[in-house]
Amino acid sequence: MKRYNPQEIEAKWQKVWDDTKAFEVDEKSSKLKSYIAEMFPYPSGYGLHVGHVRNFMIVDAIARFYRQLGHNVMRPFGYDTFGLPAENYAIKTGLPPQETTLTNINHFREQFKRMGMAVDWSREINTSDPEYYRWTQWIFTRLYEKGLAYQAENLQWWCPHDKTVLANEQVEGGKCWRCGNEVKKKRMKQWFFKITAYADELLDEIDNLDWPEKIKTMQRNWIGRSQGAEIKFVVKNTMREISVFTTRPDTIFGATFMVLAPEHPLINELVNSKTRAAVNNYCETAMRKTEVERQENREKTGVFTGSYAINPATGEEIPIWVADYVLSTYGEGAIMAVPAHDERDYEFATKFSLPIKEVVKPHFIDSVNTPIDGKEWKERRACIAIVHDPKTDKYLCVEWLKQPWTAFVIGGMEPEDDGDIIKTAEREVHEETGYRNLKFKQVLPGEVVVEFYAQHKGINRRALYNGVLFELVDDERDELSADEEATQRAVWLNYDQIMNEPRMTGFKDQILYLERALGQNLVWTGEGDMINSGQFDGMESAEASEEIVAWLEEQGVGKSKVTYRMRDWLISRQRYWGCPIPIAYDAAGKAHLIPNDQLPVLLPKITDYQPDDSGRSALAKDKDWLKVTIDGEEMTRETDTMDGYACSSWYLLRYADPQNVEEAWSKSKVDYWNPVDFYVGGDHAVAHLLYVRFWCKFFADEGLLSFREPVKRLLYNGYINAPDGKKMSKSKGNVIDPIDIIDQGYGADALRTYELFIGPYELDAAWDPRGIGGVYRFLNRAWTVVQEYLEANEKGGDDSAALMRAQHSAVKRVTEDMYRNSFNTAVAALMEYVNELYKLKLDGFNPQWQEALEVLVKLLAPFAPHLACELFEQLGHEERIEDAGWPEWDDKYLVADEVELVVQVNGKVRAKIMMAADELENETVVLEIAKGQENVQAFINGKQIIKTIYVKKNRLVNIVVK
RNA sequence: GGGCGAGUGGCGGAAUCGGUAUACGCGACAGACUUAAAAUCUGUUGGUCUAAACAACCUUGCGGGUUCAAGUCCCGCCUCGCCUACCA
Repeated sequence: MKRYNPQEIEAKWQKVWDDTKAFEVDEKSSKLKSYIAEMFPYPSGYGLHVGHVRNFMIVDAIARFYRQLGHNVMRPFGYDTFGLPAENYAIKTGLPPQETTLTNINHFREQFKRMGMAVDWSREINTSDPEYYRWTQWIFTRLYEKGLAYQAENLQWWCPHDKTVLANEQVEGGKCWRCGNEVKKKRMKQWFFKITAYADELLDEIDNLDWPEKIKTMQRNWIGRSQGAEIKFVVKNTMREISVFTTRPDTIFGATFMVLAPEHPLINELVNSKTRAAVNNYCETAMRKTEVERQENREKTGVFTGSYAINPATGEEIPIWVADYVLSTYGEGAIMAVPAHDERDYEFATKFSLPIKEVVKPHFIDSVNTPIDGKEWKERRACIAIVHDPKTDKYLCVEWLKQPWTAFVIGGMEPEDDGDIIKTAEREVHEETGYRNLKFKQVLPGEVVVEFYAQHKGINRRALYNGVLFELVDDERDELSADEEATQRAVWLNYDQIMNEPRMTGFKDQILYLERALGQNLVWTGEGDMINSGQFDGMESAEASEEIVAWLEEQGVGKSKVTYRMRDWLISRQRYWGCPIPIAYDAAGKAHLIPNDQLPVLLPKITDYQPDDSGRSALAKDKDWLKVTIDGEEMTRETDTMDGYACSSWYLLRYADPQNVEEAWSKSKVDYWNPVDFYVGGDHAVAHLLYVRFWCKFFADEGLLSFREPVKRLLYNGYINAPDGKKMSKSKGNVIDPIDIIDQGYGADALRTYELFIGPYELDAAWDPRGIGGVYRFLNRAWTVVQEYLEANEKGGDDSAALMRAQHSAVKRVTEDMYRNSFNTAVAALMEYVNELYKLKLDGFNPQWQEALEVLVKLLAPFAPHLACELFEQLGHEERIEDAGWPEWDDKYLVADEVELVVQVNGKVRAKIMMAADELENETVVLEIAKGQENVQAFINGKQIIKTIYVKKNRLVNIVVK
């Protein structure tokens, strides 16, 4: 028998695919189109490792599956080649990145082909190819003409190691995403793309994306829209105004000081001779700090400027401070500080003894806590209050109903008492014993007096309501006596006992109120009723928010405003190896676009790639290149290059029309192929995936596209880590090379199948060097079962229902799993199918086995395409398996003659009975048989059968007895 | 601090609608073949109890709840992971 030899058959079929251009497609097809792509890789000099390649495997399995289903599948590939590693390599070796990049691409392509990828190689893209980047530059000019590419001087993230600025998205925890060194702020004139112009659409459209929730949340957080107000504060004795942004305009009456970020431009004008030195000193120190240093020390610091502002709501003078807890980059770089309702302001106010003024009083929460008595009580909104006895400094827990103002004593417990606080309440309420008789009378708005009913009369206690302690009315006794019905289980607890009582853990909000009332925690950041706020007193804070903004607007000192956390996209890079920005400056320093007929602006070949601190890229050293003539005027070129993310923001469109020299893409081709049906990757959750969406919307506005979202479905795959669970990396030396695995004899098919079998695609997994052996064994068994069939020379026996069932069940399972991207269970189903074929024992040549094996091979093709092609050919087909279709199943073959009935008594399995399938139809008979079982009898004998449940579809009987 | 996930055998994991928990694979153990090893094939493999089997009981992070029935639904908690972080 011929042995399974992956090396041999893989080389054979890879050559066939290459020679016949097996996966090249065009848009002249009546089939349904599917466009399936991975996030294209950066072709590093190290090549691929098994961690990288998983998303290629996923894409390939999906692409081959849809191809077999009869779709017109485009599965392109490309390389994201601009970027630092190639340039750093050039600095080190002097080899031009243009050359090393091509070497790397060739290496990648080689590796890629050895994995048997079903790629349309006519669509290969390389972003550093001038034929590609001329269009990146052309897009820049379109953005520039629409005012969406602009220059601004600002403080920017600067990586002192890589000598370039970075976008916010590229600063990770205060460090450069490439080299890991701490970044600094540097004031520079830089190019931006105005992504914020699309902030609302980018945010709102997230809801409609068929993307993983995780990514959608990250994008929402990144965009970070806050609805609030911009309010102007006049600086006392000047005409100056300071604008602040706040999401809580309702708290303006509580604004007792202002704080400016150290970078705030007005600071110089606010200081006086006494404060100038200290303020300057503080600002300089703050601005020298790196992001990491600022994060490390959260202790509030700050200095008083010497100036005062007028609170537009109260007319009061409030001091203006400078502190680094206010960020220059968010909102207006200045805040109105409301220490009573903002924890940071509170901290600051406490530290510097600034006034704290409460303006929002929390009202009773109506969140439902623990249900007291099942459903009935769930409907009623209740919560826990804690009654404080000032004389003994102890507390009583009270269950509190919102309407009417009654409450139940539910608590109070001895520390030793293991009766549950909730249980107690349940029992008492349930039994209607009548001591739910704490009664609360509302005497003033928001205030309540608590009266005890008969049993409780005469107790002087105070109740906590609306976060305030109230006296109970009577004052006769200090202690509750044990024989008093209502309180026989109630014991006064002191504060610490309550806080440490594990059964109080559900009452977080109540504890918060308690803390507040006791002065332990004075900051209330939630909603509530307005106090100390003039005409707004008594209003709900949410309502007051709108009213106050309207009121401020009338006086021209405020307006409602939306602020985003997302900033514009900084795209200048002071590096050589990137797409040149198509701009030149005239003698006056004014920027001009390089005209379209002078594109592309080619990257010149240079010899000294070393960047420096000048803030200009190494391109500045090429004096000839710098000179350019536009409309007869001599100008100097921009030396910055574009962020690599610019190049990758439109490649998904270029794949549809990669050879076009007339335009970036032809609209008709893109309209045919795009948007992408499946986009697969495990990185770039915000940056790339946000930029792609941004540009798509811009192109749509320009009439270049007829859709506004570029990616229909995103699969975000997990990583494959090293066997020790750590990320694979060259520096850690734990890299596993896929080509090594292939060459060890396992072959590409085993590698592919294993990477999909290892676990759900969206979760991380650790590479198990033994795991691939199991998959290889499985493929080997598939091979063997076909060989045995081919070598059988006798005519076989009758049709076997078991074989039909195995076949149709495998088709159903694999197909359904493929549709829901559950690749690991699809492989498991295939393994079971092969195991069954083994067990069924081939009895010779017959058409049924032929079909069963052809089905196996077709199902196998997305995972192990070489093996599938080879076996398909061996089974006598000249037709290529990609075009041989996807098998279908018929449910009628899935029904077995004999089925297993499960009999439960009180939900526990007591017997399993084999019975004829048609017997299931008659419920009476089924129940009869079920009850007749010996082991079932043992559990129902002498007991009363309350009811029986028969679930036919699950072949299950449950007998309930008492 | 905030947000989002996850928690099931020795391990990776399965259970799609609430209906037989532990599919499939790895590992381990036993056997066949072999001079031997590898490869291959055939069994066994959650725990307690047991010499073994049957039966019983326990078991999906913990505590409650709903249900005839809960890994799955509800409430509360714990742990781990990822993201984010002085965003006003």
